[in-house]
Amino acid sequence: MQRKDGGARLRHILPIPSSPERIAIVDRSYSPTSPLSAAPSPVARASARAALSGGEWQQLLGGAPLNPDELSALNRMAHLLRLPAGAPVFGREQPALDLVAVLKGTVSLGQCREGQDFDLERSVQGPAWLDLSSAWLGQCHDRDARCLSEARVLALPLAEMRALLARQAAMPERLLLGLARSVHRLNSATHELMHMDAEKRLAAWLLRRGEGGGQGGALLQLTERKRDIAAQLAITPETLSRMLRQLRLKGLIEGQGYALRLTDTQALARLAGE
Amino acid sequence: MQRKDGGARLRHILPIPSSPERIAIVDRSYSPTSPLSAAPSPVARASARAALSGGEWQQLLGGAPLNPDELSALNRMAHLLRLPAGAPVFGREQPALDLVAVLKGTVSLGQCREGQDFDLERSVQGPAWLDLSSAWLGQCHDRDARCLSEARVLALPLAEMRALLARQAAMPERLLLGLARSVHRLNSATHELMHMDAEKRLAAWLLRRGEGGGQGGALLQLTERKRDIAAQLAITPETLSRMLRQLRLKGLIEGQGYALRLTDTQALARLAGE
DNA sequence: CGCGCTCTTGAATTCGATCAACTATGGTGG
DNA sequence: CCACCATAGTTGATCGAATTCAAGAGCGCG
Repeated sequence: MQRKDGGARLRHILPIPSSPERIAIVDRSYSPTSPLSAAPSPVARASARAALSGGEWQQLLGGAPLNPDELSALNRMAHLLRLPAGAPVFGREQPALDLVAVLKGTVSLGQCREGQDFDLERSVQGPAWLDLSSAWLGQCHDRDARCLSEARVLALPLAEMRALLARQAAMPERLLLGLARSVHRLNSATHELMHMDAEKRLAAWLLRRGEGGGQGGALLQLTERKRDIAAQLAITPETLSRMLRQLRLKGLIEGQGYALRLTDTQALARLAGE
Repeated sequence: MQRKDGGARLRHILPIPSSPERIAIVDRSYSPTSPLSAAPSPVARASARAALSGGEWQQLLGGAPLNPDELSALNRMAHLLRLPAGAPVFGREQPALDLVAVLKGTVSLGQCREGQDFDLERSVQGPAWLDLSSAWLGQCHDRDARCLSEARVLALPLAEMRALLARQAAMPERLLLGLARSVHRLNSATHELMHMDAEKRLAAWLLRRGEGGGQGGALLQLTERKRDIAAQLAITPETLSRMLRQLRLKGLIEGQGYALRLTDTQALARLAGE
C-alpha cells in the first residue's frame, strides 16, 4: 500500500524536533539524578536571574504598556529557567509558590503514571501562562509539567508578586486577564469533550492549528508526535490515524505524515459543527 | 418488577422543587415575552438595588474581611435580581458587561438548542460566581445561563468594579482567588472527561454530593432532575439509570428515586480511582 | 379520563479502544 | 557496513462501553 510509508518517509525531512530530543523525554522520566526533580521548588531554585525584554513581558502580561518600575520589579523577582526537552518543570505534589509561564518552547501538562509514559493532557506553547491559578489557592500544582521541547520557563514568586500588585495599579488587571483567558480556554475544552465526537474534535483542532495558512488552503506542520496530539484530543493514536485517513479520503485535507494542508476549511468548519 | 415504580413513587414526598417549577423551565424557554430575554443586558436592567449583608459579600469574595468602604461601594454598584425557576439570566450572544454571581438557588450554564431542551453543561449553586471571566475579556458570555430553581442573582458592572479594584488594595486578590477557583474546577472537569468512564464519573459525583453525610453512610437527596445530572456527567439519562442500578446491585448505594444513601463510600472512592 | 412529563428497561447499533500484526526509521554495537 | 533493537505510525480484527431506538410505567394536571 503506497500510503503506508509516505508519512514516515517525510518525517526526517521536516524541521521538527529531531528524534534524540524525543527519546530524551522517555529517558529522563523519573530519573532520580535529574537536576530538578529533587529540589523542593525546582523552578525557583536552579534558576538564573536573567532579564527579559520589555516586549516579552508585554506579550505575557498584556494590558496597558508596562512602565519602568513594573519592568524592573518583574525582572528583579523573576526566576528564569532554560530547560532541555523532557525536563520536568514542576510536579503535581509540589506546593505552588510561583506563577509559572512558558516564554519559548512547548511544555505539556499531565500526569506521570508509574512505569509508563507521561500521560499528556494539554500542552502550552510559549509565550503563555503555564499555571497562574494554583499559587493563589495555596495548593499544589494540579498537574505535572514537563518540557516537550527545549523551553524557557519563568517563575514569579507569589509573595513578591503580591507586593507589586499592591503598588502598581495596572498589574491586577493583567493577571485577571490571564486567568480569564485560562477559564475561557478550559470552558471550550470541556464543551468539546462533552458534546463533540472524535472527528469533530480533530476538525476543530486542525482549524485552530492551521489558522496562519493562506487562502488556497492552510498549511500545517505538525511539530509534536501524533500520539501527543491524540492525547490532547482524548483519543488513541490508532483512532487519530484512522480519522486523518477519513479526512483525506473525504478530500478535506491533503498531505502525509507531518505536513498537512487543509484543502477545504469550510467543510472542516462545518464538520466541526458551526 | 418491583424496582420500577419505587423511584417515582417516592418522588413527590421529597422536599425537592415541585413539578410546576420544572415544567416552567420548558414552558419559558424561548418565550418572546419573557421579561428578561429582550433587554440588551437583562441582569443590569431589571434589577433592584437591594443591599446585601456583609456575610453574603464575604462568602462570595472571600479573602480578608471586607471593610466599610468596600461594603458600601459594592452595595452601591450591585444589581440584585430575584428570578423564578426557568428564567434566563444571560445569553451567550450577549456582551458580558458584568461580573455575575448566584447568591441563592441554582443556575445552569449550557446552550439553548433550537426547538429542543436546554442543553445543560454545568450548574452553579449559590453562593458562587456564575461568570467571572467573560467580562474581563470584553467578550460575550460563552454560555446561556438560566435558573434551575428560584434564584437570587447578582451583577457587578465591570467598569465600576475596576474603580473599586484600584481603590481598595484587597479587592484584586479576592477576584483572582475566584478566578483561580474556576480554573481549578474546570481543570478537574476536563481531567474527569478525558480519563474517567461514566461509572467513575458518577461515583466521583456522588461522593462530591454526599459529603455532608454521617459516618454510617452519607445521605443524598437529589434536588435536580436525573436528566440534568446526566447532562453534567456527559452521559444520557438511560445510562445514568443503568449505572445507578449497577451501583445498587454492587451494594455501594441504597435507596430509590431521589433519596440515596452511599453505603460504602470507600468502595465508591476506590471505584472513582483513588 | 387522556395528555405530557420523567424515569426505567431492553434490544440494536455505533463509536472508539484494545489487541495484534506490520512497516519504516534511527541508533547502537558488532 | 550490517544486524539488531527501540520507537512511531499505520492498519485490520475484535471487543466493549455508551448511545440510540423503542416501549412501558408512574405521576401530575387540565
